[in-house]
Amino acid sequence: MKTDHVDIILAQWKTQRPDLDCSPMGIVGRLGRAKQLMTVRLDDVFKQYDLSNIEFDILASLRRVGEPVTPTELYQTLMLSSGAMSTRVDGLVKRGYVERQASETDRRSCLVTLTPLGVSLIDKVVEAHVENEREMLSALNEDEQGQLAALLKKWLVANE
Amino acid sequence: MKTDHVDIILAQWKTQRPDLDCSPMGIVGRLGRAKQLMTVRLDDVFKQYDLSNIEFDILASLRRVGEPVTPTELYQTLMLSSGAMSTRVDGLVKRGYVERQASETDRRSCLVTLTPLGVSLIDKVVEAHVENEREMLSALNEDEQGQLAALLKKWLVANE
DNA sequence: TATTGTTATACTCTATAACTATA
DNA sequence: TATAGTTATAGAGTATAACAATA
Repeated sequence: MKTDHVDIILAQWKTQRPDLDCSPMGIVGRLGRAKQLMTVRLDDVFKQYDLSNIEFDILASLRRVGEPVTPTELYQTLMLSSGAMSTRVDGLVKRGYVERQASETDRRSCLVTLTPLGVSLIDKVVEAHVENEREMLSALNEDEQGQLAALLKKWLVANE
Repeated sequence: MKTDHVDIILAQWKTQRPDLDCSPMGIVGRLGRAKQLMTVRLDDVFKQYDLSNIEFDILASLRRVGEPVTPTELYQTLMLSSGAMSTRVDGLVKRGYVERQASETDRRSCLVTLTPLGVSLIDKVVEAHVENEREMLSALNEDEQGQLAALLKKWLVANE
């Protein structure tokens, strides 16, 4: 079996700290490195549509939920501060992808809604995004992809 | 089997875009989410020693390589700009963890070396770090951890 | 009094490029 | 001319907290 970058790191630790069992790095390190490499390639698609990762997440959240969402719900779901979310939404409003609708029941609140332009954009981007992910995973066959998803899910169920 | 957050996202897409096969999200999404949650917990340990993630990476690189390293090697390995690396090294020098030694063969260059204080710090931090990772993974048994490492490695060998 | 969302402020981190010294 | 490393600048992104309006 070929070696990857984490193999080298583990071997280096073995020479300098043979007393230390670094096997957890074999998982956490690889997970971090895989994520890092995937992020670069995911960003390629987002950039083609002039979106940041977070802007994509906001538009995708609105699209898949299928109905308007309050800023509070958005920033809690996406683990961002309220101030940061305001700024992000501003940018999307400026480009015509979302609008703020006044809430009818709570006059402090508003609902962020996708415009028709926003819907058509995110529909295109999501398709390109999923296709990008599919190609990205092609080094693993269907069985392996299923195993990987199952293992990650088991960890998430216990930790999220 | 219980559901995780990504299950919900996949179900939402199914209702809004039933034409779209989002199964790649089941892997890429979970990988990103697992990494995000792990990062938070890894940072807990780094913060206890007043280190950022990158500062830890610099000190750990120096320690496991076992010999001084040039700034150029460091910023290329850690995928940072040269300017950013200078700033980071400055911070570590200021705290007495590393020193810059003039190169004997190339007077433009220098070698970043761990001080005794730096060695004793990173030795402590790495131990806490690995232990942290070990606890973090305890939801998976030994077999499952091995499978996960092998799947990620297979992907990395093909993609890094 | 508490909450919703925005705004203003300041901070961290970064890349870029200009720059010095040396190869 | 090219390279190693530092420094200065500017930009992106963020959290925090003050704020106004409403519950």
